Amino acid sequence: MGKCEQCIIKQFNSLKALTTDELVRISSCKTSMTIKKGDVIFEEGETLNGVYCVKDGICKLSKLSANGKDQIVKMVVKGQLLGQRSLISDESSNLQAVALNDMEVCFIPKSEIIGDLQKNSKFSFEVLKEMAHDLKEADDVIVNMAQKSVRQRLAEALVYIHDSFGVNPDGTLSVLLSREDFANIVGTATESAIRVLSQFKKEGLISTIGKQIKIEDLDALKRIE
Amino acid sequence: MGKCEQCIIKQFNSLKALTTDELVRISSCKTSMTIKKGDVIFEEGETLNGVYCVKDGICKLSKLSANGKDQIVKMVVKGQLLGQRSLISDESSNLQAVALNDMEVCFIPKSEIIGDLQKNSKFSFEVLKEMAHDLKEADDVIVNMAQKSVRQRLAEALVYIHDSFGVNPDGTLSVLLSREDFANIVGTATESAIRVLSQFKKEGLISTIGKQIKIEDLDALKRIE
DNA sequence: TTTAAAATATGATATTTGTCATGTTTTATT
DNA sequence: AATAAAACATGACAAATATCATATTTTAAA
Repeated sequence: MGKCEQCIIKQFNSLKALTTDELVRISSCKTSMTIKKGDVIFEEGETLNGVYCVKDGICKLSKLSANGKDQIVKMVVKGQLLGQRSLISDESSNLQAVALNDMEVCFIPKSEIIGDLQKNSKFSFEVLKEMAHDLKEADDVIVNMAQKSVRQRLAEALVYIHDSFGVNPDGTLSVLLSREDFANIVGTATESAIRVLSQFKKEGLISTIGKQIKIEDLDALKRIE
Repeated sequence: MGKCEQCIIKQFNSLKALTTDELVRISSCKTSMTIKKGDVIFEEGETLNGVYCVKDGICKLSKLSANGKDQIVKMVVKGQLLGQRSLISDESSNLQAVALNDMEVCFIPKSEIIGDLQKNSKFSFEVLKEMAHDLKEADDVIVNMAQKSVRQRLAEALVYIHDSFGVNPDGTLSVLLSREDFANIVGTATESAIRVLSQFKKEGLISTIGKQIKIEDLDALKRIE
């Protein structure tokens, strides 16, 4: 099993603020695990007793709405921490986490890391920074949801996924999402998402290989207003 | 000028975690100020160099969208801190703050309080808790925006304002908002907000005295799905 | 108080988006 | 390879919401 103090992944999240001693201690009680595509990592309403450090793969965080749709609120990728909020509050999770592809994660028990949050102010400040960033991003999403059309939101989602998660060697988006996932990110009906994507294809903004999507004209997508 | 260490307001926000010594120091460098209804406290894009502790009144935090509408993302009332994020990140504010009625606030310079955030872990943990709460609330707003109708969202907004900010002696909502404000909270056209409010009135869910709104059937509003 | 401006209200209509139906393609399984 | 299941696609129509026009009422200012 890998050692946290030597793990490169931590450079990308707030764990980088921990001392070597703290990392050694955490390393000894963490659990490495593999999660298969489609598996539920935790459910809405579940009490988390720790955080997941994502070593590989990507997952979606979503919330079930009254009408039965699953709104995707955020995506967590390689390098990031999943379930950070559980460290701070004892409330249960308001979101469900599902793996979008096969994942490698390390689970760190809350009991083991909560003390560091109290003692190591550099660490808690890093966590604060990430929360502040998430909050800013959430504000932007709210405004987009409220004020932009499905077409605009979908264009932005494509640009976001492209810029944040990158592309495969053949140029297709490295995060493979179903049309339903796109609909759930954008907050629209699956059929509407499909329709808009078809439209983008007709206009030459994207091309598709099966369900893989390749962005052909990033600037035009960014310009959609 | 009042002294922070004796001020009751701090009990309602993370400043309560500061020691008496810290409060005395902050007290000596804070600026008390009055803000008139409609005044801009800070602009979108402005760099904040401190936090405001709201002693009285209420303000709205909004973000201008591309189509010229001002989406209200959050409201900050008496007891809460305004501009907490400026303590954590050096980025400029992504939101504009405008007073909804006359306000009493104390401005605490970032330079004075940032050290406490590093040293006093109890304080930083309190800030973390508030951020975590805000983030959870933001997630809920995203889902509502994406999945609920204007009618549902407006009903929820009324309930939220009622429950969170209370009512006047005559039973009207203590926070006085224009129809345009309601539209900007809910993310709809002003005319649509007006129409739905008129409908609520017809159905006996609310009554109005001028622009004052009184909730007549809270349970029915909560039941709107 | 009178007047002007802003906010509220409502109708008519256009646009956007959702829903239902149905067909096609892709993917997974035997 | 054959089959079933899931995902994708598209048309037709309905519902929700936005926009434009225009009153009416309320508020602010002269």
